Amino acid sequence: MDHALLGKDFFNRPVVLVARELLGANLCVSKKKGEVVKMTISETEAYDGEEDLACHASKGKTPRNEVMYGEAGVIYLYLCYGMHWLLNIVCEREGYPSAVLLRGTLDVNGPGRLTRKLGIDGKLNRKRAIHSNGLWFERGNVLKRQIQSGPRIGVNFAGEYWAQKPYRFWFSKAKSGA
DNA sequence: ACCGTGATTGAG
DNA sequence: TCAATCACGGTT
Repeated sequence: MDHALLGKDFFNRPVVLVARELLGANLCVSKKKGEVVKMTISETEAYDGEEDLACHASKGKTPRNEVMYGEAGVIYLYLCYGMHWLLNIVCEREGYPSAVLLRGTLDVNGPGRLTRKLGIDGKLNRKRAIHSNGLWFERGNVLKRQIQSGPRIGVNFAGEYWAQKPYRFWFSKAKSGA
């Protein structure tokens, strides 16, 4: 039993809440020789159902986005612009398509760079985020940081309302003084 | 600012 | 069949 593991119960909640609460959690990846890399999540985005015009599910279920309709805590990986694997984690109840995009950690900025650095590609798509699959999430230390939110990146195609929704979350600087 | 790069998608 | 699109990143 791994008490620190973030499991289905954590992800089976409103996706915007999960996106915010993932800040400070650890993205854990098994490497060769049993080595484990743990990175503190610092930037996320929520994609919230078919009504969200920036969400891949905005036009209904397709072969690619079907995983978003499934069980919370499952990995959704897709190739963006022919080059970059983007890592998402499925949230909410089955049948409701949603996911959190991992955009950065304290060490790595950018969703494409993150997967590149960790050696993640489409092989983990549709797998559960658990230790035996080589990628999982653990509760992190509570950090003295402020969380900020704002519009998501690269979704201007979604129309003003959804493009402006403050569904992106990130750490600001550590609180100074006092 | 522009472009590489290729899966995905919806239209024809 | 096919062309537009695209949750990015690197370079000009």
